[in-house]
Amino acid sequence: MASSPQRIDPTQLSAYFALIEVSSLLRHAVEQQLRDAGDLSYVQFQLLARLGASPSGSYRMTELADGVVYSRSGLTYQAQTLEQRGLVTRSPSVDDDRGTTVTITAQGREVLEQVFPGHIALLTEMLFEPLEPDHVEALADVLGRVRDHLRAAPPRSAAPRRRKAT
Amino acid sequence: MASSPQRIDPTQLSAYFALIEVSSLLRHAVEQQLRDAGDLSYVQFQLLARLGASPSGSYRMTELADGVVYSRSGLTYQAQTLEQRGLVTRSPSVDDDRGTTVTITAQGREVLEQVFPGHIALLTEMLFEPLEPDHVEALADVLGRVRDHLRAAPPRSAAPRRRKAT
DNA sequence: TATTGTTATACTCTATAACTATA
DNA sequence: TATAGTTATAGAGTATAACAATA
Repeated sequence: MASSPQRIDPTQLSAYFALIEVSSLLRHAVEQQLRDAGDLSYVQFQLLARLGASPSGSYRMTELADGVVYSRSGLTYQAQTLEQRGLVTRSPSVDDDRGTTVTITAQGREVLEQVFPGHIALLTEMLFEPLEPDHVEALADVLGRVRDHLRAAPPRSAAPRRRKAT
Repeated sequence: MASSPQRIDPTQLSAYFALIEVSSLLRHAVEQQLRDAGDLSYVQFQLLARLGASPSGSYRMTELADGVVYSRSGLTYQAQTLEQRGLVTRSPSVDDDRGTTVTITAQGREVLEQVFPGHIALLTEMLFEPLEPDHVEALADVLGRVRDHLRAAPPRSAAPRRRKAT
């Protein structure tokens, strides 16, 4: 594959390094905040937040997994955990008896609200404080491009979950 | 704690979301590539890469941990793993008998070289392909600011567990 | 047959606390 | 006393494969 040695220039390198360092530090701090404020892992928070943002408060397992890049069993594990804590319910889907519909509970929304302010505060403090409005805009623009690119063209390494080899 | 409800605007929100999504996808893909190409976790790669970039090929445990945000025991664990694979050696530090000096081996450098091309290729493909030079520059600039900010002012949540003010 | 989701299981990684030994 | 690092250990998370039920 890598027969022609590709190269990246110094600017690219520093962009990459900064991206890694910033996202790592941010992620770490956010995980701690979520843990402290609501005993949630980052993934659990993402799942809850998605459900909370849904008009119906529900998603099917598969939909819920989308974008959170998961093995199905991993999602089942988290859904179980959240259900045991009473933050979501799971019930058979109406339209497809194979499916499971996950719904956020009132208690789930409570936890979400309990966690949000600190989350926002942390982002403000860590990510946005040193940035001017046009920096933020540039960041959203550039990373938005990358995100769209990644969504459109998943790299070869990201297997599309379907596997029928022997 | 958060008595005054902070808010973030839509641009900030989309910057944050894009950052999370991009870094997650990138990280995931990179981890897979490193695993496939050299049976390395991302953390192990970072440690090796650091050692490889050091003039002496060595660091003390504590120095090595810096920035990779670790518990000391976690670093010990990884260092052990790498040592067992013959990618690094550990020996008592010369200047301080309490210390341990970690040094990358020839075999460690081999693995690094074995992994680099694919790593670069993946970055090029996933991160840089959709970006113009000034996008990259903007990214490096903005994230560089954030990184400097984070380095300068660790958030309250980041307990200064192992370092005191230097 | 393909798809949805669960279960069983094994493994990696991380964190806390207790411990050893040097400074 | 404080610091460097290791060890013991426990827990969370993830992935793979086998499986059951439904489409």
